[in-house]
Amino acid sequence: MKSGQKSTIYDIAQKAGSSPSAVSAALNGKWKQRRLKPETVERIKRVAREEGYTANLQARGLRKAESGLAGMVLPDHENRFFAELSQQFAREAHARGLCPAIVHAGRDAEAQLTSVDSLIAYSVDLLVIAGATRSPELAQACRSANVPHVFVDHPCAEAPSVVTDNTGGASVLAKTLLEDMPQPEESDPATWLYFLGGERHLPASAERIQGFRQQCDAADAFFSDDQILACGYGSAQAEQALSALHQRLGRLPAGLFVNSIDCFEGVLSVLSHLPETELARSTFGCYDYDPFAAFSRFPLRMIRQRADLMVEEAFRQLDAGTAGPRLIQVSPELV
Amino acid sequence: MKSGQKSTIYDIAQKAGSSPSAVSAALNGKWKQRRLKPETVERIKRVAREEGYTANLQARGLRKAESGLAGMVLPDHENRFFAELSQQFAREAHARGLCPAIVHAGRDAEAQLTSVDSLIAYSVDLLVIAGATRSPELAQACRSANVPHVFVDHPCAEAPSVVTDNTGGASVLAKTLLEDMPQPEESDPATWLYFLGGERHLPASAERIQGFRQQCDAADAFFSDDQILACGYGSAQAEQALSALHQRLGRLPAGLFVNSIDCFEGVLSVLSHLPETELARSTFGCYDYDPFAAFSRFPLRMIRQRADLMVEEAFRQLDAGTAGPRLIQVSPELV
DNA sequence: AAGGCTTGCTCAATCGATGTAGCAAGGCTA
DNA sequence: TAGCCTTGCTACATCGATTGAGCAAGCCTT
Repeated sequence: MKSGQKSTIYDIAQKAGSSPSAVSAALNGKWKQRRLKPETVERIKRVAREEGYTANLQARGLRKAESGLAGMVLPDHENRFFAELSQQFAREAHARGLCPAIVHAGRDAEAQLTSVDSLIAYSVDLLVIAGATRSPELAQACRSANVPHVFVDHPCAEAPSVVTDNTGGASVLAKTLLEDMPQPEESDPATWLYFLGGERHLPASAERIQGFRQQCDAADAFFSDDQILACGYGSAQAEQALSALHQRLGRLPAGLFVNSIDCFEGVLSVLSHLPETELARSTFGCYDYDPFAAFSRFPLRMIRQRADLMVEEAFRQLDAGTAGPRLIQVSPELV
Repeated sequence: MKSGQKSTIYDIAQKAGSSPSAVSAALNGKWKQRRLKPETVERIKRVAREEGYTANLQARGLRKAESGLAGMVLPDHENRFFAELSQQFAREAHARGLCPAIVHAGRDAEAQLTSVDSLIAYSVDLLVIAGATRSPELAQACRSANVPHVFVDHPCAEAPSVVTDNTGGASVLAKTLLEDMPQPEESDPATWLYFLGGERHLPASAERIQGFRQQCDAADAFFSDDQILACGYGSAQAEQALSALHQRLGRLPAGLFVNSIDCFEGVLSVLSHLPETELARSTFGCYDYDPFAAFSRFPLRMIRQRADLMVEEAFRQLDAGTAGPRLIQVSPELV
């Protein structure tokens, strides 16, 4: 509350007529062990309050080799799922008395590594890494710095990881769509169920394609690899791919499984040019959730990833001190 | 890269056969001023690389009385606008070589103060505070710790603030809606334009109401205070308020100005129960933006706040060292 | 050959909080 | 009255990086 700079324990000690160690002990509740008189403690606390003292956490962190910071690395903030992850992360961090430091590092492997290094350099007490592009290096960095860490969304083969049950979720969605649409016929590609978006070689997409495939096979609805349109995650790419399909089929396909909310945006821009009647003949599903997509002009099944449960589970791993590889799957819900 | 703990400049110094000061100077590009031989610098750098050395930023921060951290306080992460703010904040922080630490503190004044104090205790080099509930205390805390700070979204009377031009944005939206709908008649409340959501006493709402009011007055379309339904920011409240209005009028009003995306969610759940024909008779606008809302079943005007420009402007203030009160308005765009 | 300048480095204090070791004063026992 | 314990506190080293001060060796000048 005074004039210029923040006060330190030395200032407090002087004004309270005692020593820095006494101040430290008094303010950290360690005064019983240090055998300070209750009156002394009271005096110190009063002075500290008057001076508006707050501990310099960098100094404390340096001394104790920890920081009180909980680090999280995210690819971006604009995606709803990641936003929910960070929200929940902040909640859990607070619950443990840690200050959440959330860094969005994009999807570039180098940038992610830089961010992780940077957080480690601040001696974060734990690290949650979401959507890692190249996880082994990141895990290595954490391990050599002795920082407890968990991967979320994209797993790491060498560390505890919490991921959505992609195969299961895709299965459920595909099954629902197949039930809602007429039985596909091999002879007419327009009656098939299509998978749109993502990239075959990325783990998440691969798993979803697997789940999709399983259900199609089970329903005798898989006829050709053409049903998988892994055009990437961008909305523009999805738009283009769907346009091309629409052109080729001469109509919309009977069923469409869209692999992400971004892709769904591309899908919507195609659909917005089409008449109501054409939409009515098709069934749509999206592997991702957005409350407004729920209000679209046609019925839409969505898979919602449980960011809340995933982060909870991640902290459970951290609390338990799990260090080796461990894969935990969290089931998403169908909306 | 070695076995156990992180290496320090002392370790590097020893292995390179020099002193800690030399290591520090070499690795920080200060070797010219400190007159180290280029070869020595090379040797030190090589050893540092081999050992996988990274500076302990807490120690550096303690010594230099700064941290390399850029702090941001947000009410939450799930709102699209705040997500964009944080995204842009992270970008700007990186561009300045700072590590973004984003803390979501909710809308509770106490929690926000705690978060600000905590960030200050880490010696953040700057602080951007978004959606402050009680700004004076927060500004006070920053000032007494000498931390450069800017308020965003909710202004502070004692510090530089960057806000959306709410009145202007609301004016534009209201004007557009009035142009798109038939001329309201005083005798028939169903032909009026209504304002839905927010709270009269909150600055942002008050300004938007003012802009709304201006345009209505200019178009001879303001007849009664009943046109302002400041029911709060929740989607459930908006849903209830709109239901009640629908009941009372016997139909949807001719025009509806929805004050936030959350409220709009509530509006959508009312609309989803109504037939297409009824929706077609009304004109809708929302003071907030969501890409999926853009694809709704009926035409919808939206105001998009320019989070990017706002954060840019905030950093411009920080760079300029503005300290006193200063209010900067950023115009939102009509979508 | 004494004095001064340059080059290339090292020493040691410092930032603020923590915690171990230990000191001084008083009380109690033998 | 010496020896020991308890109580209530202080001194000092420590964490790791930074930086002002300064030292030693070599060269140049006059």
